[in-house]
Amino acid sequence: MPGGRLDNMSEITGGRCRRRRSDAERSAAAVLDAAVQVLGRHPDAKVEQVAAASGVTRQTVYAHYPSRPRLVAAVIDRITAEAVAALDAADVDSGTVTEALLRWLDVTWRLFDRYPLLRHPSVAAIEQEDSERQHAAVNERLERLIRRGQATGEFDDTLSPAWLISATIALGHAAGGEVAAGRMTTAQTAAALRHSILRLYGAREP
Amino acid sequence: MPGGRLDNMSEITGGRCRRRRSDAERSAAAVLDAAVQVLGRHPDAKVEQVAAASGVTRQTVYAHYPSRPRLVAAVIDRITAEAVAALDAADVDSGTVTEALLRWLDVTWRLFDRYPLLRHPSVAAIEQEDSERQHAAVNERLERLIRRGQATGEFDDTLSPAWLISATIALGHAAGGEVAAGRMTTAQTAAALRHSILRLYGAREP
DNA sequence: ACTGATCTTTGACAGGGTGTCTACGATAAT
DNA sequence: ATTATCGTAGACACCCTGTCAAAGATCAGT
Repeated sequence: MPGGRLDNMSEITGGRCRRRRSDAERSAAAVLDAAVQVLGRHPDAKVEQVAAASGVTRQTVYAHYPSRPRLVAAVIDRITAEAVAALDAADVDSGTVTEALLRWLDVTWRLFDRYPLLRHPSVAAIEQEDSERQHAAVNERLERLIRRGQATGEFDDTLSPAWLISATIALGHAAGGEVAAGRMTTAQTAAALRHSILRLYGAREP
Repeated sequence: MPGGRLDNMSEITGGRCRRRRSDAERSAAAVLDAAVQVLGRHPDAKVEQVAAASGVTRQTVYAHYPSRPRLVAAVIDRITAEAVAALDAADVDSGTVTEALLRWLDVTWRLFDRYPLLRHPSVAAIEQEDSERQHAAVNERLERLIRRGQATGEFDDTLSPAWLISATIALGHAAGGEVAAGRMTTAQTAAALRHSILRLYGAREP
């Protein structure tokens, strides 16, 4: 009986409940993996296609993820985790603030490129409202960066960090749109984005 | 027989065809008026609700606008016309470039406020791709502004006008999102937006 | 290995929205 | 007054989402 599984999870995993079956975990993982690929690249894909890609039935998908939006949320969470790992690997918290900012941009820009889902309207919407998510981990690093730069004096501190974060993401969306529409090359756009954001932050150096 | 109407339009309007009936025109206008109000404020409204608001049946709506997306497009076109009129009234082509830019921002910001549809994901998407529309009339005025400013030297000319337009719209969306999410007041956001865009354009004056 | 609970599959179903089609009555054009 | 056009009403197919129940397959515990 699909759906009743999550109830057990809320328990302390102890007590009289049998532990979760191994194939269930495998299925859930397979679904998520497939969803990352399918939905990540084709944000309008239907649940059926995700199921097919993961070698499972549609109902099984619903067994592990109660609704399509929550499946998308799970995908976003996973991509976010990937982003956090990449950001930590890129060492965004050290070096010149400007350099660190450019590294941050590089990492996130790559992800935007790999997962069109991130540029998708429906997700872009929940990204703004639902910013109290684990997703915030990526923004958090940017916020630290901005605060550090404003404290140092490398960045102007007239504009609030919160707004600068929103603005940064918005510019990223715009840049992705230009590339997707074929109006600019990836290189041009990346350069324009870097330049724009440095200006926006009031970075000291032409 | 609804639906066959548009076929006649493609004719040369001459020949043996009777001219369009007056109530048809009134219906189409009523539907569009209602759609501007309903869809403009509640972008997720269904065709049924638009029909109800215009005092017509759902099928009649489809008689004049073959699909929901094309109805939305018609709404956007009308709002755009409104915007163009407002921009012309605001005299965006004269005075200091910076002042003119601020007037442009003021006008468009007001429209963003009045019609949440403009901030809606689905529309924001087609706004980027389908920029070869009459919609371009608004951007055109901004482009003239930017070119003039860059020629004068009031604006930096490193970034291309096309990119600056996209960036401007993106920042507008971000600003609207902040207000909608209740994280900033309208006044704060408007100020931040003005400041951000002046910086982005490389305007000479703090 | 055996038992029993859990998981997957299969099939069917309801709900909501879009878009189409038909027949019929109402209305405007000539 | 005639006739083509238009609106209405009802029904319908389609697609996608989400749910439910029955039956079989699989894993966990003893």
